[in-house]
Amino acid sequence: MAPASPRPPSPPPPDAAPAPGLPRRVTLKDIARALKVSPATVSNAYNRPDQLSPGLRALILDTARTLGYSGPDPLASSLRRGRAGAAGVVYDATLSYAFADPAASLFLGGLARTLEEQSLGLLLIPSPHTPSHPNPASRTDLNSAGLHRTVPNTAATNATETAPKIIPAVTRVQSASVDGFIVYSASNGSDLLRAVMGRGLPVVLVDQSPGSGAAHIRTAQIGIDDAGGAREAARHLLEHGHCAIGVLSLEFGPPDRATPPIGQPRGTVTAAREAQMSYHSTSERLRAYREAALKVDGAALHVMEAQDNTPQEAETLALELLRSRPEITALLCMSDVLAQGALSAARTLGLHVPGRLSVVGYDDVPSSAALGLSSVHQPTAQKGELAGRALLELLSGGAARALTLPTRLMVRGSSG
Amino acid sequence: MAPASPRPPSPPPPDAAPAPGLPRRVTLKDIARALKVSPATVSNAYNRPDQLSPGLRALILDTARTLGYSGPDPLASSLRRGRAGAAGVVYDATLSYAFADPAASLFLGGLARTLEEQSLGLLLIPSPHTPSHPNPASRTDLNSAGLHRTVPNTAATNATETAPKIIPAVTRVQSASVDGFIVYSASNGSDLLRAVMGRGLPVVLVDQSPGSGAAHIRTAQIGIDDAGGAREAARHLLEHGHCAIGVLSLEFGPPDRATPPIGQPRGTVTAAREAQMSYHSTSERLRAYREAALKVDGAALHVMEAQDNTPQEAETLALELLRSRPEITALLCMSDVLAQGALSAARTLGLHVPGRLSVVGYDDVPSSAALGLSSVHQPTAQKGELAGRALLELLSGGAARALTLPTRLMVRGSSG
DNA sequence: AAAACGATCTGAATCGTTTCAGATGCCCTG
DNA sequence: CAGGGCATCTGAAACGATTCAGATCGTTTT
Repeated sequence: MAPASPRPPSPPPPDAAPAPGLPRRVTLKDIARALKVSPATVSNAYNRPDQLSPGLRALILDTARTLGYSGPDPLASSLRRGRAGAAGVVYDATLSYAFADPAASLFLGGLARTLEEQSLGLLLIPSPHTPSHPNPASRTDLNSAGLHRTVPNTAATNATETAPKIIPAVTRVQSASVDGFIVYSASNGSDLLRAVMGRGLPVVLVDQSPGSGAAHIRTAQIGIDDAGGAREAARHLLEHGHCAIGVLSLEFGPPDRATPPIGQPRGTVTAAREAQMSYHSTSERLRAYREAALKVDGAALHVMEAQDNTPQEAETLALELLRSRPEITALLCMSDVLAQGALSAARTLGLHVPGRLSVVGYDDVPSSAALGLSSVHQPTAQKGELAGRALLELLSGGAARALTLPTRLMVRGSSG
Repeated sequence: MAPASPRPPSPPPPDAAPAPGLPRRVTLKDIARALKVSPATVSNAYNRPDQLSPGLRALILDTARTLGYSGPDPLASSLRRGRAGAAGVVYDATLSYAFADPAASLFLGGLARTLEEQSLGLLLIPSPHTPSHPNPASRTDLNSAGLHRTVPNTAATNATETAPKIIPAVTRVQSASVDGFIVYSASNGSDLLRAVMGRGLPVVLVDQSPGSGAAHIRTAQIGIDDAGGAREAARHLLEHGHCAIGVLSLEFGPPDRATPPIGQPRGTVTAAREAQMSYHSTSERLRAYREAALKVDGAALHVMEAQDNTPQEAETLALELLRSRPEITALLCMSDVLAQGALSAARTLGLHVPGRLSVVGYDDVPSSAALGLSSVHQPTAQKGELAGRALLELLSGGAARALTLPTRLMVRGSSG
């Protein structure tokens, strides 16, 4: 046995009660002391079973249980090891929508499955659509070089202030204990993206414009052939003779508080608004829709921008669009969620699908097959897996790289 | 200005290069040294702007940026503060399904929204359905008192071993840097649940049997009126004259590797299997279905257990069931996801809904309204919010408590 | 029997912050 | 002008673990 011959401890060790009041947390050191053993040994009992005798190890583990010690504190361990054991997942969207979108769920599923292999956790950092610029609750220090760090205005810095306690996503990015980030479709040049880059950790950019990375950051990119799929969808409709086509677009960029089109119906797209386009996928898809339409004489696109990726929003917009432009015979939707809303609108208006109205979605989420919705398929779950894999590679010193996954149109009953 | 009169540093400070090779990480101490200021002051610059002069603060922040310091390390900060800044969310299900289920997504959305208020992150800890008992990849030390800690078998402990690198959920629970846990429907008495309790952190149990908490743990419970909703659904069908009713049940418990019913069609429920019932919601709902049926003369229930909560699984089971028991005129499904599969099966068999077959789901996820699916509504998102709220309360010293949310049947076109 | 060895165990440094109880000046009151 | 009060800043002790270079001591090897 060990030199000092550690004996089993008395079960509930009073142990020279230091402070009678507080039941101080049990630490590794405590159980080392109880056993008159070095902390190193206790640590080894947990992390390197081969470094000590089985007997002593059993004794240590037993004692730990007796004293109510549930193993090394993950935080301390992470700090010492220099490894947080988690990846931050950043959404540039309200979480309600993030979770409500089946495509996002699929992506996350794939991602989690991969990261899990290396015992990496997923730390979700969704972003409620906080305005990019003004923020009453905290101040973003934008000195010369750009965004630095958001610091809560604790006290006297700003006199008149009783702001709501909304903690901006930027702050959460800055204070996330993670080894790297996965950014899922952030608007280009957003503060959020800057904050992520600012952390200096490896980053995987998903569905983002190529070249959004910063120079000194280890970055990988995963995307899909947005334009290809969109083109296929548009051509499909055009080839079937549709000339007046409505487009239900995803958001162009962060909400425009400066010049909201007043008097106009919701979702109307103005040139000013279009100039704010900052989501890569949206931009690509819209461009492809238009290019396809341009090749057909007399074809016209009528674009509306959905603020939210929800069926409700889509239904509202579709109703508006179909009523004001009765000549429209087909709808191109940038997501299946939107397409679903479009189908509801058709039902409401009594328009037969696909007889009177064709509808094509995007993403091809599983439920779309059941609904008979034509849609552009993208390998969403696989995208998640690859994003995870990419992060793992970056973390283990791998080189940056970019991947583009294929898309293809699935023609079903909702179009013709 | 400060006594030592700190001056702006030379931008890229060579600073007595200690080791030429490694670009050591910049720490708070570094920037303190560069400015000849106490580390405390630098820390204050970030955390307590009111504790130093605006001038010095600006100088510090500037220097930090120049040196490439992106703010205090969250890990170290968490350790020192004794607050991890995240809540662990434990699923007792494969993540693919977890994310694929819209109900789970809704729940998570609500949860995240609430936790976000206090700047708490969500650390996802899904559990691939690892067998509860044998696990080749690691060893669970089950000495006298029950589960202790899973320790990787690093070396010589066990000779013949080249196990796949699957890290069990139990380990991930034990090494998660969190302030508390939310357990979303874990099977009663599972290792996972034990591991969570073992951490000694506050826990919110969702959809779990009352009394699953441990004595010394701060625990809250959130659930729904599972039985009430199920009863309503069953009665609804019975009142419409349905006598032979099929039931598509969620899983009873962890997969049974010991005595899988051989030769029987998949999903068949044996007494042995039924004895393994360990999911609270499933148990309650099934019980309520049966009690309702018992009150009607001649009513018969035909139960099948879905291994996975997926439309595919449900479709398979429903086809099997409807073919072997043509007398069945209605299906009670324990989730909308299952109900959706049932609808597909009906379509495949050419059975008109609701003319020839009635279908009732459970959960009432948003898309069910669109599908015209009758379903038992539960306030899923709210459940998430309340779970979050409960955890926040526990964290701030609040008392344990239990909440049960109401359910109610939404009758739509799929039943009659 | 000396030397080399392997198995066990230990001491002390370190990870990067935060915090608390002061020091230090400075201005203002009485 | 002494003393109180305020605004700033600092030193040093935690926080809870991991790790690495030994120390120690029976066992083999030569």
